[in-house]
Amino acid sequence: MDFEHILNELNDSQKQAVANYQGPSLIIAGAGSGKTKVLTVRIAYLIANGVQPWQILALTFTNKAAREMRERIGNLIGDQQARYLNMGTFHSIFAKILRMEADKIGHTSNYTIYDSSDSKSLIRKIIKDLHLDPDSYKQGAVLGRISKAKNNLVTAKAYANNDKLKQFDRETRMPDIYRIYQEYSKRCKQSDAMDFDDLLLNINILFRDNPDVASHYQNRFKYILVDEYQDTNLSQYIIVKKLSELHQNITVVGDDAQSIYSFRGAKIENILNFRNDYKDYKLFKLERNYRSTKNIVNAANSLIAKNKNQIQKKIYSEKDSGNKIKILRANTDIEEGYNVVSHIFDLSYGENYKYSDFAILYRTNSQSRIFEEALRKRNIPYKLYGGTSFYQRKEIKDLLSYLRVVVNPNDSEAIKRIINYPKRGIGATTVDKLETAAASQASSLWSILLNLHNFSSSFNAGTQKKLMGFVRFIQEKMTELGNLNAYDLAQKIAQDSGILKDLFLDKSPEGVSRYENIKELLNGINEFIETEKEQDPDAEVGLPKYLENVALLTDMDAKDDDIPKISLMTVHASKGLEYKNVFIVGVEQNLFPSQMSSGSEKEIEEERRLFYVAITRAEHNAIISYAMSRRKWGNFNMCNPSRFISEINPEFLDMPSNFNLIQKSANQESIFESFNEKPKGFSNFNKKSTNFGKFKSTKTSSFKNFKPDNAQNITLGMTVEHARFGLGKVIALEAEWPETKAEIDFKTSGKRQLLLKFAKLKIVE
DNA sequence: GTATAAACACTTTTT
DNA sequence: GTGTTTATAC
Repeated sequence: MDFEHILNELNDSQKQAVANYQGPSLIIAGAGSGKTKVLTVRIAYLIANGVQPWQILALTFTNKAAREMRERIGNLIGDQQARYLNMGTFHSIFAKILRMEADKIGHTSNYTIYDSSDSKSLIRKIIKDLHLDPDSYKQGAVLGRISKAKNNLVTAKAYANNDKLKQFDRETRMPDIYRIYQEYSKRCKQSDAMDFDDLLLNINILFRDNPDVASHYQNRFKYILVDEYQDTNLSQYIIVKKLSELHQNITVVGDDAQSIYSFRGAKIENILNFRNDYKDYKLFKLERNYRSTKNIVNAANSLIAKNKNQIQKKIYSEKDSGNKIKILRANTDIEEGYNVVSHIFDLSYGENYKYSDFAILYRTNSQSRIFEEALRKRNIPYKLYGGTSFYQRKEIKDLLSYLRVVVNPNDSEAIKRIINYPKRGIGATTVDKLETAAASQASSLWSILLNLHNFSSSFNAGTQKKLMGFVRFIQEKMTELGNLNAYDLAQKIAQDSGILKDLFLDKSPEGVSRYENIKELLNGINEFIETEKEQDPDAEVGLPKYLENVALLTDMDAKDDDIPKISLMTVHASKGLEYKNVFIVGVEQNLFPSQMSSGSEKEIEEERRLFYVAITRAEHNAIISYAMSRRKWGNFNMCNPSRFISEINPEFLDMPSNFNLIQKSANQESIFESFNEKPKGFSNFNKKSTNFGKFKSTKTSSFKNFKPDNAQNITLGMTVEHARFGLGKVIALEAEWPETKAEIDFKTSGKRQLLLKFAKLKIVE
C-alpha cells in the first residue's frame, strides 16, 4: 500500500505522531487539531506495517466515535480489514469479553446490563427493605456513592471494611451506605445483572483473579490506543495499564483542557501523570487548530489560561480572524429563546447557512424546552440530543423488559415491570409476596415462580393460575430463542404479550405515539440485524446480541433522516463535534458555572474547561447568550452574567452596549435596578425587531391564558399547534363535543387523528 | 386489583 | 412545571 500521499496530507507533528508507533506515546491533541485523522491514519499505518487488525485495541468514549473511525479506516485500508479491529467504547468492548468469561466471575454469558433507571429502582427498593429513611437516603446520591466506589475499584466488601469511607458516610448522615452497597451487589448477582460500572470493575476482578485470562488478552492486544484519555477513570486506567503491560505499545490521545467528566470519576491526573507511568514515552503535540477562526481560538485560549493545572501548549489558527464572539443579552429566559432563534433565522437567510450548520449548547438538559418552543414557533426543524432518550420511554422499556426476561429470566427488575403489563390481574400484593419469598431464599423472582408449588399456601388458586400463565408465556418464548432471529422473536413477543393490541386500542394521542414508538423499535431491531449481516453474512443475530447492543446505546447513536436540522444538546454531549455556528446559552452565574460546582477552585476549573469545549466547537461564529432572569422550579430568579464572559480577553468579544452597566450592578448586587430598566427594543442586533415583538406577545398570551373550552371552538381549516407535533391544519372533524375527533395534517409528522378534549391544541389562526 | 387524585422529587453533566 | 410514585376510593 502506498502511504506516501496519505502521510503528505499531514503536517509535521501529525506525521510524527503517526509514524512513531512503537512503545508508549502521549499525543496531546488540542481542540480541532485533527486528532481523529491522526488516530485513523496511525491505525491504518499499523496494519500497513504488518500488524493484524485483531491485534489492535482502540478504545473510544462514544459509540459514534468508534463507528466513524472504523469507517474512515475502512476507507483507507478496506472494510474487510477494518472489520476485525477491536474498536469501541470501554463499556462495549469489555462487555463482550465479560460475556465470554462470565462463568469466571459468577455470571452467565446472558447477563443483563442494568441501565441507571434499573439501578435506581433497585436502590429504592433496598432502602425500603432495610427500613432506612428515604428522606436522608436519596437514591441518586446513594447510587452516586456506589458508582464512585466502583470506579475506584472499591468492592462492596472493601467498602464495608473501609473506615474512612464509612466515616464520610456518617458525616453526611448516610451511615448505612455500605449495607445498601452490599445488598445491591447481592441482588444484581442474583438477577445475573451488571450495571455500567460493574462492567469495568468486573474486568479488573477477572484479570486480577485469572492471570491466564489476563495474559491471553495481553498477548492478543499488541497495540492499544485510547482516545479521550483525559476522561478515563481509575478503573479504566488500571485496565489499560494491565493490558499494555506485556507489549508496552500504548498510545493515549487527549487534551487535558477538555477534561470534563470528573463528576463521574474521571481523573485528569491519568493524562498529566502519563510521563511517570511510562518513563521512555514519546510526546507529540498537535497545536494547530484547523477548525476555528483566529478570534475563536484566541478567545478560548485567553479563557483557559485562567486554569492553573495544565500541560503547556500553544494552540493557534492559520484561518482568518473572523467575527468576534457576540454576546447576547436577554431579559428573561423566554426572550433568550426568541433572541437566539431570531439570530439563527437571520444568519441562515442572510449568510446562506443550512440549519445543520447550527448548534445550541446548554449546561443542563432542562434548558432545552424554551428553545424547542421558540424553534417550533418559527417552524425550524431541530434535533434534540440527550434528555429522556427514546430507550427510556415507558413503552420501549416495557417491550425491552420482555426481551430481557426471555434472554435472562433471572432479571428481576425486568420481571417486575412486565409481570402485570399488559394487565393480567397480578397486583402489588402478589409481587410483594414473591419478592419476600425470593429474599428468604436468596434467589431470583423467576426461581420462585418456577417452584410455585412450594409456596402454594401464600397464593390463592386464582393467583397461582395467573402466575403460571405468565411463566408459561415466557418459557414458550424462550424455546424460540434458538430458532428465531431478534426481529422475528421481538415481533412475536410484542404481538403475543398483548402490548401491541393494548397500545393499538388506546386512541389518545399519547397512545398512538406509543404504538408508533414500538413499531419504530421493531424497525430498529430489523435494521440492526441487517447491518450485522452486512458485516458478517453468516452471523446469527439473536436477541442476546441485540440486547447487548441496545443496553449501551445512547441517542447520540440514533440514525436520522437527511433533513438539515439545528442540533440542541448539552455541552458535555457536544465534545468531539463541530458546527459552523455555535450558540452557547444560559451563560449565567449559578448555571454556567453550575451552582453545584462552584464550591472549590478545582470544580470551577472543570466548569471553565467545559466552557472551553463549548467555544471550541465553533468554526465560524461563536455566540454567547445570557438572560437576566429565568424561571426555575416554577418561580422567577434573577441572574447575573457568568464570570466566564469577563474572563475572555475583551478584544475578541462583541459586547452589547449595556453589558458594562449590568456587570457593575451585578457586582454591587443591585441587579434589580438594571432589570427594571426598559430595554430599547428586543435586540439591538435584530433589524426585524418589530416582527419580533409580535411573536413575543402571542407567546405570553398563549399558554397562560389558554382556556379549556378553546378546543370547542376549533373549526375546519384552522391552523393549530400541538405541544409535541407542532403546527398543523385541521382537515376533518367528526362527532359531537366532547367526542369530537379531528384529523390534523401536521407539517412535521403528517396526518393524525386526535380527540379534541384530550389534545392540548392551541388555535394559531 | 384497578382507576383516579394527590404528593413528591426533580435539575449538572453520561457510558 | 413535569413526570413518577403513593394514597384513596371503587
